[in-house]
Amino acid sequence: MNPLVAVLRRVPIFAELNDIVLERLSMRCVPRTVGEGFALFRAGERCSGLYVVLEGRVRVFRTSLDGREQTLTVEGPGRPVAELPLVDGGPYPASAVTTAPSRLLFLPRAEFEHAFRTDPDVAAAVVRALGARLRHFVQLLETLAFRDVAARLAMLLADYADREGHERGDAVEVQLERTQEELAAELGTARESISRALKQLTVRGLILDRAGTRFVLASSERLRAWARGEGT
Amino acid sequence: MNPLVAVLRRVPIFAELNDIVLERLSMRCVPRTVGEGFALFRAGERCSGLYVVLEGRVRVFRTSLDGREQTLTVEGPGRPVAELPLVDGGPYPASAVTTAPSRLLFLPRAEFEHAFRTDPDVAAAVVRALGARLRHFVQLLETLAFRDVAARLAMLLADYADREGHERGDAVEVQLERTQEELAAELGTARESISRALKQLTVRGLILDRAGTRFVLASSERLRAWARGEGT
DNA sequence: CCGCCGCCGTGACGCTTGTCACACCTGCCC
DNA sequence: GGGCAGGTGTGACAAGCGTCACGGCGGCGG
Repeated sequence: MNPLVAVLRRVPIFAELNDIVLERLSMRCVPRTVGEGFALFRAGERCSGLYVVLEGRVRVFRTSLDGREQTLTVEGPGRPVAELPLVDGGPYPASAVTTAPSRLLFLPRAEFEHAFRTDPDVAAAVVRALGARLRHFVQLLETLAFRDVAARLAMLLADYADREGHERGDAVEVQLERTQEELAAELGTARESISRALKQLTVRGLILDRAGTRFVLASSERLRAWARGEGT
Repeated sequence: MNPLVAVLRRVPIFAELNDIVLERLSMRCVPRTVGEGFALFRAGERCSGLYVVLEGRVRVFRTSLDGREQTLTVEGPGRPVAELPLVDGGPYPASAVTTAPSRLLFLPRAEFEHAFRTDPDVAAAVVRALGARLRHFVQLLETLAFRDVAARLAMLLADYADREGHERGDAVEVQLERTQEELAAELGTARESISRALKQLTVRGLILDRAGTRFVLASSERLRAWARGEGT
């Protein structure tokens, strides 16, 4: 059996497919290892297939004319990237760049469409993925519209703590391997604002300690509660 | 034949269904006539079915704790409202209120799911609708992140001109039946900012004339170009 | 005719944030 | 040791915008 089958099965969007379909898909997949800063695609390009992140990290973002960026989502292992243009045939609505050395799987468009049309499980999985993305965007919209930079940063840290943090009593330790510059890009703000927001969170007791890229955070619940309450 | 069948057929999401399915759906639909300001649902509630706007207007929005609002979308005749919670079973991510006297169709959830599972055309239509909504949200995110109020207003007016405007030479006349207060809610800003932005657009020659709720606008292309260029 | 009310215009003010400028620190390479 | 670069802290400033306050205007009911 193709070793990629086992890999594919751990990708949520393909998890429930049967072996025959998976075997066929895996034979058409193109694995790809790329460094940091590799551009998968740019907004406006025609979409040629689906990417799945096996390892590493991909940032999906929009760019304004004057060069500012707004991150839409950051995808990690097991997550598909840009399934939207696949289902509606339009161009990529955003750009995607790796922010860490990554292993990717590329599934050509025709192959994806075949699976989508013939297997109702694939269709259902795609609908679920689109639904999850929509909810994420609603969340993001609310955040952009209502919260200041410090609150947005708190939410980002909370997410990070949940995904990659290690418990330390009632605190959480995280290796946040990003510069303030990258955090700023992720929140659609400026590097200096991140620096000030970090100080604010430290004063508020939500960041307990910080040394280089290692953070000791209050619990993600406290971070999120503060971000929602916006000021206590 | 149920007269609702003809109505349903003009709704994009149901357009391609065959008569038998439509007939069945139409028998389960509950038509509903409501006034302005009627709340279809609130964010967080469990979803009991799909609304389709036949006539009037529905505003879908998020509310922050301190009472500010951010509109996600405004739906008019033929458009479904909140298909997202139907497909993933979660609660409504936002609230919806009519902003004009409206006729609605309500399709109970069980009925929708039956159609979704049995008819691949319905599934495809739902995927298309979700995809369109995602693109709309990406657009909205970019607008919120990058553009100031005047530019956002110009885009809103451009949309409006395209949908309901009447050509007047190379200008467009629109009956914009909304108060500045409503425009502000729609853009997630304050009433006063709308007033100032309208003046700015008038000075810039993008609003040629304005009397009460009647607007004479430059072409929607010019409006959009200015909004993108952000300043010329 | 008068007062009320909903809507609009506008000035003043403060807060948040992007931008610029600059100092500091650390690791690294010559 | 002495630059040098990349990452970081911080002050000053201006722009955008939310908020408050107030005045004007038009319709409508007494």
